[in-house]
Amino acid sequence: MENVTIRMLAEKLQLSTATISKALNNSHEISEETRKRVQELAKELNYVPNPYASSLRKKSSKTIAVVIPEVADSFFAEAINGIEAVAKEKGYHVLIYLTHENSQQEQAILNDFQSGRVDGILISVTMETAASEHGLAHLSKELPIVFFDRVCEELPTARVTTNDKEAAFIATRHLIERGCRNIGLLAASQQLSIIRQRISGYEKALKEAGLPLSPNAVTYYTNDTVGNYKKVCETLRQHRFDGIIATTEKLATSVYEACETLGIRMPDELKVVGFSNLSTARFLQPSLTTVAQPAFEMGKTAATLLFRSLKNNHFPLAHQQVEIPSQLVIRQSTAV
Amino acid sequence: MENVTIRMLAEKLQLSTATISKALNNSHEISEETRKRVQELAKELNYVPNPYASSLRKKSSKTIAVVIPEVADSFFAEAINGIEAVAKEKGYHVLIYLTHENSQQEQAILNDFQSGRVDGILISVTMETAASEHGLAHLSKELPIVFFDRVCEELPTARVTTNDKEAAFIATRHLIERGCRNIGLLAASQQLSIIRQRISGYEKALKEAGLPLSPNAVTYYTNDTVGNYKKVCETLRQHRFDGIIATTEKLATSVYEACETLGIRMPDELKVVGFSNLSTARFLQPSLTTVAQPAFEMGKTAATLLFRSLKNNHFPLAHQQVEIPSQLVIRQSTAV
DNA sequence: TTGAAAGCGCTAACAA
DNA sequence: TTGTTAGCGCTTTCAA
Repeated sequence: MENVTIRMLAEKLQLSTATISKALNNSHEISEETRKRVQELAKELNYVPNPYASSLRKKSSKTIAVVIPEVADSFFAEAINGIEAVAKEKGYHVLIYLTHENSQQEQAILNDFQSGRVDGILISVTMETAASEHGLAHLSKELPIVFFDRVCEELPTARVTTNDKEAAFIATRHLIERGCRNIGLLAASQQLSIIRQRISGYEKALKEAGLPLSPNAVTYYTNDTVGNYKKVCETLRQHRFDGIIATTEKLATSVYEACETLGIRMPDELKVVGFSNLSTARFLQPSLTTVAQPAFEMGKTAATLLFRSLKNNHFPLAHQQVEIPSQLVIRQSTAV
Repeated sequence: MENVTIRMLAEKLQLSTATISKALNNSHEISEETRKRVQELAKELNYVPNPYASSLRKKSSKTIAVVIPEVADSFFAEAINGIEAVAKEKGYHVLIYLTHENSQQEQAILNDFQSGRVDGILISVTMETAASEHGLAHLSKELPIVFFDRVCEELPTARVTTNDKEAAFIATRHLIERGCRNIGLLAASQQLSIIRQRISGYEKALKEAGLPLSPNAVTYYTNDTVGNYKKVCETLRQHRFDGIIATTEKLATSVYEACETLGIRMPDELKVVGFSNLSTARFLQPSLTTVAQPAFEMGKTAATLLFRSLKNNHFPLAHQQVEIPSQLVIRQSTAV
C-alpha cells in the first residue's frame, strides 16, 4: 500500500488539496459536512500526515531539543521526565543530545540547530562551557532557549535553577550544627555558575559561624570518574575534613568509595551531605543526607517556559528566572 | 540575515542548485574545483542545510526513535548512552519517547511513526504490551525495528537481550548455595517474555536443587510504585522467604524499603539478589548482590543492528537474536 | 465555503 | 561536468 497523501484524499473526494488540508486542520473556513467527510476518509485510509512536508512549509517542526551532559544521573533523568510530560501534552517531539561534559561536542550539537531542526532548546551546559565564546549567544537570537540547572548567567534568556546558594548554605550550616569544624567542598567545576553559587553559600555559612575559610577546602573535579575518585581520596587523606559537601551525585558516590578505601568511618569521622536525587540515598550505608533538587519540577518548568515562548513570540523569556527550592533531607551520614 | 539556501549559493556562484547540492554532498560528478568553491562559500555564509527539505525529498530523516518505559532507571539510562554513542557516530538524531509502562501511550507513539518521522525504531516494550494485537507487527513491515531487553518474541525482528534465563538460574543457584530454601521471585509482569525467561531460570534452579516450587512464590507487580511496595511488604510478611530474586531495579529498592518497615534483617533473615545496574549497589546497606545487565552494550548493539539494516535493506534483521550475558556480582545481601 | 497556484529547500532523473 | 526540470507533501494566499 502506497503512503496515503492529502492528494489521494482530494481525488477520492473530488475536492482540492487545499480543502483537505484545511479540513484536517479543523479550519473554520470549512463546512461541517466536508470536514466530517474528509476526516472520516482520512481515518478509514489511515492517513498520517508527513511531518516533514509540514515542517518545511510552516518552518516549524513541533520538535524541541534537550541538550544535557549525561543521562545516567538521577537529576537529569528526572528532569527529562518533567520535560517529556509537558512535551507530550503539547504534542511536541523531543530530540535528545548528550554532550558528555564536552563543550566541543556541545558546540557541534548546537550548530546543527541553525538548520531549523528544532523550534526551541532546553539545555543544561557542560562543566567546560564558557558562554561568551559560545555559539549559544548567537543561537539565542534565532531560537528560544531555556536553561535549566546549569545555566549561563551571561545570556539574557530564561533560566530555571534551584536555590543553589541557599541550599548550600543550609547544608553547610547543618554540618556545622552537627559539630563539623573543618568542612570541605567538592566542586564539579569552576566554570559553572551554579557551582559558584553553591560555593558562595558554603562560604557564607562558614563565615556566619566564625569558621576559617581554609584555602584548599574547595577542590575541583572534571568528567573523569576514575581521576575524580583518586582526587577525592587524596583530598580526604590530606585535609582530614570532618565534613564534606559533595556538589554532585557522582562526587557523593566517590566519597563513599574513598571512605571505604581509606577506612574513614561515616558519620563518626566524616559527615557528608550530597547534592543528589538518588532514589537509593536512604538505603546507603550510611544513608545519605541529601540536598534533593526538584528535578522533575525544574524540567517541567523549563519546558513550560519554552512552550509559552513558542506560543507567543513576545513572551519575555529573558525575564524568566525561576528558582525552585531544594530540600535538605537529613539522614545518617550527618548523624552525631 | 535571511536563512542561507542552496539557491542563494547557486546565484552567488552562477551555478545551478543541482550543482550546489551535488558539490555539498561530495558527489564525484563534480569537479574538484567547483566543489571547493561551493564548500568555501557555504562555510563563509554559514550555510546550514534544511533537514526537513532533505527528508521530504529523500524520504529519510536521519532520525531514529527510542521508545522506552522510563528513563529514571539505570538500565535504560545506560542503554540510551549506548544508543546515543552509535547514533552520534552515524550522524543520526535520536527522538526519545517514554511510555510510562502504558501500552496505550506506546500505541499512540508508534502510530505516529507511520508518518515517516523516523527511519527506524529501538524499543523496549511496556509491561502491558501484548505483541499480537499490537500495531508493532504492522509497523515492522514499514520500518526496521530492533527490540532490546523487553522484546516481543512473537515478532520476527531483531532482538537484543541478556541471558535472562541463565542469569536467573545462576542467581537462584547462588541463593541456594548460600543456604536459602524458600526463595521468592518478584516479577515485573506476566506479559514480558524476559520475565518469563527469568522465572523459568529460577524454576530450573529450584528443580535441580530438589526444592519445591511453591505456588505463590512468584508474585507479580505493576507500574504503581506505592502499590508495589505494599505488595512486597505483604508478600514478605506472608511467605517468610529466606531468599528473594527481584527482577527489576525498582523492585529491589522496594525490598530494602519493605525490610526496613518490617524489621527484616538482610542478609541474616533474608538474602536478596536484584536485577539492577545501580551504581550505588555496592554502597547500599547491605550492599546488593546484583545481576548486572550489560545495559550500555545492549543499547549499542541494538543501535548497531538498526543502522546495519538502515544501510542495507537486505540485512536480515529477523535473524538477529543477540544475547549478551549478565554478570552476577556477589555482595553482602547474600552473605552467609 | 471551496479551489488554483505557488512555493517551502532540497534531490535526482535526464539532458546537454 | 553542469544544468533543466520536476516534485517530495504540505500550507497559504488569493481568487472564485
